[in-house]
Amino acid sequence: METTIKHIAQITKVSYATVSRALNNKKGVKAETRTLVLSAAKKLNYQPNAIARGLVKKETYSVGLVIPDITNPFFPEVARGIEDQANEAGYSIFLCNTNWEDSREIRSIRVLTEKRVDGIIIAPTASRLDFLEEILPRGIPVVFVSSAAKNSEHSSVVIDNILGGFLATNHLIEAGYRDIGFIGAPKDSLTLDERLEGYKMALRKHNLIINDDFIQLGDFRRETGYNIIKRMVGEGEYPRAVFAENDLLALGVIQGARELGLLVPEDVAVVGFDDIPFAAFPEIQLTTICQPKHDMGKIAFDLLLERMTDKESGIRKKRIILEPELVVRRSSC
Amino acid sequence: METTIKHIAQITKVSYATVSRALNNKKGVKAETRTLVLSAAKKLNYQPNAIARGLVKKETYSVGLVIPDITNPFFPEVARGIEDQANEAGYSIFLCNTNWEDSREIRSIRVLTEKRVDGIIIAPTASRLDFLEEILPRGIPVVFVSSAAKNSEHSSVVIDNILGGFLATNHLIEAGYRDIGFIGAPKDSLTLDERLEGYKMALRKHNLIINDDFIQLGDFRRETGYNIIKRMVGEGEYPRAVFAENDLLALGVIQGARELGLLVPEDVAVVGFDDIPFAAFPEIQLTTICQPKHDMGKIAFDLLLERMTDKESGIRKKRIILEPELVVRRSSC
DNA sequence: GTTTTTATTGTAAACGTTTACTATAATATT
DNA sequence: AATATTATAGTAAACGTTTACAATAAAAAC
Repeated sequence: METTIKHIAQITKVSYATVSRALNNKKGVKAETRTLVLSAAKKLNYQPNAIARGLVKKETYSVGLVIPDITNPFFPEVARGIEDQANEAGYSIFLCNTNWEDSREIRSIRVLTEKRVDGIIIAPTASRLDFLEEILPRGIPVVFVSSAAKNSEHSSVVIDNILGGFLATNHLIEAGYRDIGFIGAPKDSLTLDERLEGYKMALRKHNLIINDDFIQLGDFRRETGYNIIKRMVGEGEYPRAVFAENDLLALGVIQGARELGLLVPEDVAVVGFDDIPFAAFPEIQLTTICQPKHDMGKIAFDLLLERMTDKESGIRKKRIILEPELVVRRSSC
Repeated sequence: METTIKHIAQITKVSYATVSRALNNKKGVKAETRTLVLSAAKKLNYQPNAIARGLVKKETYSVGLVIPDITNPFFPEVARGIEDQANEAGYSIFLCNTNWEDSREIRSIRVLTEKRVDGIIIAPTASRLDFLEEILPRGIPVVFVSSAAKNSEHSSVVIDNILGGFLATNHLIEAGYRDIGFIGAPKDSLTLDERLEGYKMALRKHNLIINDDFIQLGDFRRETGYNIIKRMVGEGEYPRAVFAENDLLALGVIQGARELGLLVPEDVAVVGFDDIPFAAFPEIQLTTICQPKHDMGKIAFDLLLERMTDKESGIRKKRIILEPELVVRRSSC
C-alpha cells in the first residue's frame, strides 16, 4: 500500500501536520525533527500525492495544450517551446489534438477544466473563434497561440500574419512574377483572412489586379496543395507563382507542379509559410515566411504563467505580435 | 465561486450523495429526482471536479507519455496514435520531453507518479535502460514503446530492429554495394545494438568483412550524419553505401555527400530507418525501413489500457514485435 | 392487515493533503 | 522570579467527491 504522510507520522511519532511542514520546508519545525521526518520519508519511499494536494491548494501545476495536430511539423516546435518553459517552472502539460474538429476541441477544453488545470494554451482550430471564446470556462487563464481573435479577453502570441502575407507576395512581385495565386486553408480561419489580406495589399501596392480564380481554399494538408495546383494547371489557366498559406501546402504545390513537368521556380515559383525544419533542406529549399515557433511556445507559456500566478493582481492581458521573416530559398528564384 | 455537488444538493433539497448518484447515472435514484438534479447541474454550469474524484477513486484517467523529443519527426506520429486511442478511452495524456537527458527522464517519471497517472508510456532515452527499470515505481502500469529491455517486466511494442538492420543492409548488398558503413546513435542504446546486429548479420551472410572504421556513432540529429560523412570523406576512406540508424541521420549523410560533390546514390547510397513522412517526398526519396508509427502508438496505449483495467487479474505482460518493412526509393538505386 | 421485499434517500466516513488555530515548552526580558 | 516572547508541535477542519451502511417509504406477498 502507498505510503502517506500518516505512515511517516506514525513511525516518527509526530503529528502529520508536522510531517507536512517538514516535507515542505516550512519554517517552525526543529531541524532535528525535520531530518527525522525526511529520513523516514526516504526510507518509506514516500511520494507526495499531488492529487490530494491539488484538492486543498486548488492548483494542480498542470496546464493544457490544445492544438490541431501534433503531426503537422509546425506544432512540435511550438509544443517543445511550451514544454521546455513549463518544465522549468514545474508544470506538466496535457497534450490534446483536436484533429481540426470543433467537437474535439470543445471536448478537450471540457476535460481539461474538469481536471482543474491551472491554465490552457490553445492553438485554435480555424473556424468559429468567437464561439470558442464563449465555450471557454471563465476564471481559468487562457493563452492563444498562433491565431487569436483580436478582441479576445485573453493573452495571445501571434505572428503578424498580414505582414507575412505581404512579405511573401511582395517578394514574388519583386522577383518579377505577375500572376500570383494564393492557396490557403479553410474559410473562417483568422490566419487565412490576415495572410490573404497581406497578399492583396502587396498586389494593390504594385497595381496588380486580384484574380479570384487564383485564390483557392482547402485545408492545411500537403495533398491539398498538390491537388489544387494540378487542377488549376489541368484547367489551363494557372498562376506563375503561388503563395501558399503554409509550408505543407507549398510542398504539395511543388510536387504537383513538378509531376506535370513544370519547373520550380522557372515555370511556377512557390512561397510557403512557417519555415518548418524541412523547408531548409538542400533538396527542398523552400522560400517561406519564418515563424519563430520555439519562441512562440516559450512566450505563450510565459504569458500563461503570468496570468496563473498573478491571478488577482490586475495583470492586463497582453497580445504579443511577433515579426515574420522572409527566408528566400530556391523555390522562388 | 465554483459550483459543487453541495450547491446542487442545496437547491434541489436532496442529500449530496443522491446528487452524486444522479450525476453518475447510478441505479437507485428516482427518475424524477435525477432530472431535477441534472437540470440544476446544467443551470449552475456544474463541472465535476476530477481531482476530488481522483482522490477517492484512486484513478485519474491521465497517463504519462515520456519521449526524447517531440521535435524528432518519428515521435509526433507515435504520440498521435497514442492520443487518438487514449482519447477514445477517455484518458488524457501528459507529454514529457526528456531531451535525451537521463536526469530529465527520471524527473518526468517522478512528477508523473506524484500526479498519480494511471499509467506511463515510455520511449526510453537510449542509455541505461536497466537503470530505468529500477527507477520505475512499482505498481504503476508501464509500457515501453520503440525500445525496451528484453527481460523487462513491462509490456512493450517494438519493431524487429535486428530484422530492420538486416533488411536495410541486405538491400544495399544486393544492389551491388560492398563497402557499407553504419552510422548510428549513442552507445548503450538498445536499438543501436540490434540494428547494428542486423547490419553485421547481413554482411556475414554475404561473406563481407566488417570494417570497424565504417561504423560511426554519434546521436540522432541530422547534423551528426552530415558531419560524420564529411569527416569520413575528408579522411579519404569512406563507404560506398551507408545504413543510417534513423532518417534524420540519413538525410544528413545525403546532404553532406552532395556538398562534397558526390552523387547519391551513384557515389554513395543511403538507407535510413523510420520512414518519417518527409522520406517519401519526391525531392527526398529516401530508401528506409518503415516503422508503423501510428499503429505503434495505438498498440502501446492498448497494452497500457489492458494493464490499467485488469490490474488484479493476472494479465501477462506482452511484448509486441512489429514487422519492419523495406521501402526502396531513389537514395539507394 | 401484517410481513417481506424493493426502491429510494440520507448519514457519515474516507481519500491524502494543507493550514488556521491552539497548546505547550523553551528562551528571553525585566 | 515572574512575565513576555518565541519556537515547536498538535488538533481539527477543509478541499469535493464516492460509497458502505443505515433508514425510510413504497410496493408486493401472504
